[in-house]
Amino acid sequence: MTEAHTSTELAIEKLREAILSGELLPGDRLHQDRLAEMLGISRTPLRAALTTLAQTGLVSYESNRGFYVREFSIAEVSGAFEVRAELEAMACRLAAANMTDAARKYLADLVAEGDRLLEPGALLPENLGAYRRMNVNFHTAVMDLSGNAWIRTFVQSLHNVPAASDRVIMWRDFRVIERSHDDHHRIARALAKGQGERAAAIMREHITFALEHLDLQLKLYPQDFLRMPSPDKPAKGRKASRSKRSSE
Amino acid sequence: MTEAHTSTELAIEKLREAILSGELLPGDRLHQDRLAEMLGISRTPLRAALTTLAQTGLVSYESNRGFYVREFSIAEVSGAFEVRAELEAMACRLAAANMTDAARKYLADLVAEGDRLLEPGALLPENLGAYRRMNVNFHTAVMDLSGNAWIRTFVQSLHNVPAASDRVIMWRDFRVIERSHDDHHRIARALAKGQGERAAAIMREHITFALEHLDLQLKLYPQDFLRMPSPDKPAKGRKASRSKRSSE
DNA sequence: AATACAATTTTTGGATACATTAAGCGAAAC
DNA sequence: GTTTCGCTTAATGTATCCAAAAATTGTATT
Repeated sequence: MTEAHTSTELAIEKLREAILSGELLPGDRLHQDRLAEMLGISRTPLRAALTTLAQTGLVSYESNRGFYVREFSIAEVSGAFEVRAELEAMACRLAAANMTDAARKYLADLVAEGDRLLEPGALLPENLGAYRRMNVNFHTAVMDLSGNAWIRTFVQSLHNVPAASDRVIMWRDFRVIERSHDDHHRIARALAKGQGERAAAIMREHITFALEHLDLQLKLYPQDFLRMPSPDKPAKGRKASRSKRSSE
Repeated sequence: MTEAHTSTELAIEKLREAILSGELLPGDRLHQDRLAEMLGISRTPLRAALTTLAQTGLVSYESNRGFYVREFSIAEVSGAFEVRAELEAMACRLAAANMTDAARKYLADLVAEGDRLLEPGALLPENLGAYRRMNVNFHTAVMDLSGNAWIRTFVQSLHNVPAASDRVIMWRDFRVIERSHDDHHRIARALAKGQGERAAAIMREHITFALEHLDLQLKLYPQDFLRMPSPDKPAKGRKASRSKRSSE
């Protein structure tokens, strides 16, 4: 699938991973010469990658001044959830009118997969990746079923907001996970029966609560969010991030 | 205002204009050497511009195959309106809670400006630009008042869908314009009074109707809108791309 | 001492030259 | 006659070099 083997695409992947995993911190200056050397490529593909990421929203750019890892305010993070809630609720409303037997089965299978992963009475570490994938697939499926490709496009780009990313499922409370998965059950059933508004309402709350919960977690365990652990690649030793200008 | 000093930004502007104005047709191959020469720049900034536009959604790209002017299906165009309706309705709901006296005055001024432009009993050609700007400013203002920056970001990118662009106000029927502007009146008043849901409902219909009307216009005067992709549609496979026009 | 200004250094933006990839074409094999 | 392989060619991807802009430093003037 991912036969992305142009230097530019490689750089995009590497940089995205570095940013979402917290290896590069918000506000960090992205020095072209140094970054290019680090990645072992020249500045041309690097600049192409940065340009792409800038449009994606992961990095910011000012002409003649360079690229920075984008910083997101609390308002932007919660705004991302707000919009996600609205768009995915919309997806539910539309999807309800497009349900086929195949669609019903696909959603049911995903939900059943979730049941299986939660059966132990806890979300075991070795199941976390699978659960996360299931979750992503479920939400993606609903959006695809909506028949409106823009929804998925925009929600996708909201996932580039670090704390709003799909990869963040740091639910410590199993009851929260159970409830969340129960939402999936209900959404799938509502859609199967063509109850679009009902599915939309559940979905909206499903995502709105995720923000509320993130907010709580942020207050309880702030340190966990400064650097997100990457599932496959642990963050490498970061070079000294020298002090930002604190004056002014 | 648009002091586009860097070549890349200039190229972005030029290309965007060329695409949205229909000078470049959907499906057209964007040949780097030729385009660079046409624009009087080298391939480096051109590629940067194309990369940006590709992320923006105006052009499509396949590695090692090049850039094309993106083609939008009817479904994507109407999907764009659907999402716009939802997002701008959402903006109304949020904005209603953020109204200040300054905001009320700003919206009122825009509406009054519209009144002035429509007073002649017709939208005179020399007023079309001003009316379009007023319209853009009104919608933008509501989105900004929502306090959620993502809304504006996404709606902005929906305006890159050629037929869904702000620039398309080809309303031939003055009554349609009057009604549309009356919607603006009501939205402004509703927001001023904090009636978020009401404003949202009007806004949703305001945009939904725009799609319906576009649809109608499309059937009546198809040639005015999309100078649709030429007879030979290069779907994947390389075809004789003899679509080059006049100047050589 | 502080500020304004000029020269130097650093960094980004752009042009050109080179490498790589893939589409187009033709000859040879079956 | 058809297919397959390899060569040709044209276009894309990358590296390097040069120019322009910004940041920085140092100096001189008030």
